[in-house]
Amino acid sequence: MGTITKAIELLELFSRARPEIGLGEFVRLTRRDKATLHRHLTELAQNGLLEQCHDTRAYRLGPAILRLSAVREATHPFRAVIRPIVSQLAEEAGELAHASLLQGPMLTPVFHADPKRHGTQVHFDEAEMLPLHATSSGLAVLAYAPQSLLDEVLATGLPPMATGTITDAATLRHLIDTTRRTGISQLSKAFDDEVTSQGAPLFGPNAEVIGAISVAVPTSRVDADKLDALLPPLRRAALAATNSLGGTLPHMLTGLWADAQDTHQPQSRTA
Amino acid sequence: MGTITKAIELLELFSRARPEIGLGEFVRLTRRDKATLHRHLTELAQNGLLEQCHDTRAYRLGPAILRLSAVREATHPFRAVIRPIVSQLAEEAGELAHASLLQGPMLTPVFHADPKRHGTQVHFDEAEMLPLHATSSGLAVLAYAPQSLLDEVLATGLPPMATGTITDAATLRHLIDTTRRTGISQLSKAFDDEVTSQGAPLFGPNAEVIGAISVAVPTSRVDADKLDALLPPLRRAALAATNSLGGTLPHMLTGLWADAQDTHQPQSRTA
DNA sequence: TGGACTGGTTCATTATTCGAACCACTGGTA
DNA sequence: TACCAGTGGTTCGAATAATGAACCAGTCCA
Repeated sequence: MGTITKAIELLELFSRARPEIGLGEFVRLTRRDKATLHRHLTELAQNGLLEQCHDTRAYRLGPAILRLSAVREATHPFRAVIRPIVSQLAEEAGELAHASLLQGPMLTPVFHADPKRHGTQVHFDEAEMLPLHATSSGLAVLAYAPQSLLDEVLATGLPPMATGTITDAATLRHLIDTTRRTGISQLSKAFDDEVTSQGAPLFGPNAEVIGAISVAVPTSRVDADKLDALLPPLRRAALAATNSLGGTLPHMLTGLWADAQDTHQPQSRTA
Repeated sequence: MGTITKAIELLELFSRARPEIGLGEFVRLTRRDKATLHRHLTELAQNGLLEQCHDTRAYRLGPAILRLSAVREATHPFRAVIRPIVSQLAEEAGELAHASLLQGPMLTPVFHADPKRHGTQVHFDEAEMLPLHATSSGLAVLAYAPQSLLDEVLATGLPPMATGTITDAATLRHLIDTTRRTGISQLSKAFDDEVTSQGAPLFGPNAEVIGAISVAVPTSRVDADKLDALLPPLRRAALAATNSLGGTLPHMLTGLWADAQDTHQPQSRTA
């Protein structure tokens, strides 16, 4: 493993639950040598990717990250494009909706919207990566990704996250086939026992899958009619997002999603 | 220079004007070896800090950056805190206002607001770093930073950016002294020939300077009265930001800025 | 066919990273 | 007072990973 990867892994240790990490905690988390870690941490801090609290000496993510994300959004405004689409989807569905981007064998959440129309809500943490095998977004991505991605996911194992998590390859393949038939994935109790979700893939300029958009419903509030009702808005949102991002649908989907093209064109389509 | 720094420098090459960079262009920009660069780039891409356009093979900033900035904002919400304060300042001043964070010997812009009340506007690019010696924000920071920061800036030289840029150490020291007397810095034609700006420092929990907030006015529209009128809103905004961030003013400023404490308390003060 | 561009790869050399052991400081406690 | 258990940080010989000249392969154009 290269030094760069090691350094980036240090950054990935931060999360909402772990916003500051001291040298000792890094040692425990990574089982690497303290001296090496210290050198890496100071180098990251010198470059602004980390900053050090002067009294506790603990490290946290630094200001450089803000600027980099500003550059990325200024030049490739995924977040700005996806925001109105996800918001409208959440509004139409009356449930939490979110979009995420494929990053290696995981998904990076980018934006979520929650209409908060019900007492119970699905909790969504935009600061945590999502596994491909345990989320409807991930399933949607796997259904349209190269075979190599599925191989990679299977190679790293299918860790259980909730009572309904897919943990064997055969079931996962079967669900992927099902997803391909409709263009929409569905999972229940796979990531969280209280959540059922449906996902649709997003595509880039060469019809390659780049991420997914999905709706998450508390299991207690789910029935077949409700899930069916979510399909058209979800398809429309996914198509609008793909279009707005300059992407194109793969051939296998253009027919399946034909209904999303014309009727009830959402405002965000032209954004 | 360590490998980590080299890799991060590659990320810093991206800007609004240069959103995608190919291998050859990296070679030209950095004068490093192509093989080394290629290894660094692929390693960054594997970890999601970069992503590669599949047809042009050029690299751009990757989705991991979005997640990292989400974590940082979720746990240390500088941007969310500063946004209403800067917006209100811009509104009160009728001119462009912005906030930035100290990062090594430069400033990282974090947020800017432009009321667009006039035909002429100051252009502000949130995706470009700001030099300390050529901006009022930088001057405000230098006035309250440890001596070592000024030494570092002087050591790296004072490159001219516009006709009025401070290029000699004596003048810079003099301006820093002036800034310390009022708590507000002022510069004209230092970064851009068309811009005059005033800046105020922001402080962290131990009264250490962490960044600055400032107002930029087109030189054509500047006069002494206007500049004087901007002082109270600027002081109030800087104080409100420092407070909201959990920071404290250094002793030398508590007296100078006493007027900002009470009168005409801005709404964002309590945000 | 050759030249001038891309991006990407190889492998012997060399410089950088590594890590056990070390220091310095703080707070708690016999 | 001495000791221990924690912090964070530093040193230097040994081991490893980074380096870069030369190379390959593809594309475009004359």
